[in-house]
Amino acid sequence: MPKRTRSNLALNMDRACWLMKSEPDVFSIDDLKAKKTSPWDGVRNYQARNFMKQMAVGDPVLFYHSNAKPPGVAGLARVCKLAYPDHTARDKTSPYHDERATEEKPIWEMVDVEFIERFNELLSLDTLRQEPALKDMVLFNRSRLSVQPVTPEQYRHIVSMGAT
DNA sequence: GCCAACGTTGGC
DNA sequence: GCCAACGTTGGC
Repeated sequence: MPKRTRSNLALNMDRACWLMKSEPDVFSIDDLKAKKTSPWDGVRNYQARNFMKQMAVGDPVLFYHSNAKPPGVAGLARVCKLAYPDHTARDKTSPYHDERATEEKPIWEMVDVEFIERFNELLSLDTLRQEPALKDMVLFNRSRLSVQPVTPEQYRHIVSMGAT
């Protein structure tokens, strides 16, 4: 186990990194900036949920705008609360309602994320595709997965591309 | 708005 | 447990 020093924390040397998708019409990086932190509710896919359950507080997150023109990474966030039950599953008025969810078995979980920064320019999917260093990103191979792991190398590469 | 990819459901 | 039908995601 590598030690978590101040310097390697800053570089995310030993942290799991993630990419999380949101439709900007529903919840954008600007919405997160305004709220500072937000629950990441509405994930209704088991694999995506399982990745959220693996997240630690402080893990870096690429905030991705899906179903956008163009789609791409819009900025950075970090996990600020461990996975806990997504109460919207039990809310009959919510678009994310799931009648199978109970208090004992909530089925769906979410983490909270905290705003870090908004890129001046969105890094479009097309731009990311042109980067040889990013060719193995899950984003390109498992295009429907809304919460996915990113390697620290991929994360740092994207941060450097988005640096202002 | 279309549709490919792919995850989920349910009959058998 | 298979797999056809169906629903959803998300790029285009």
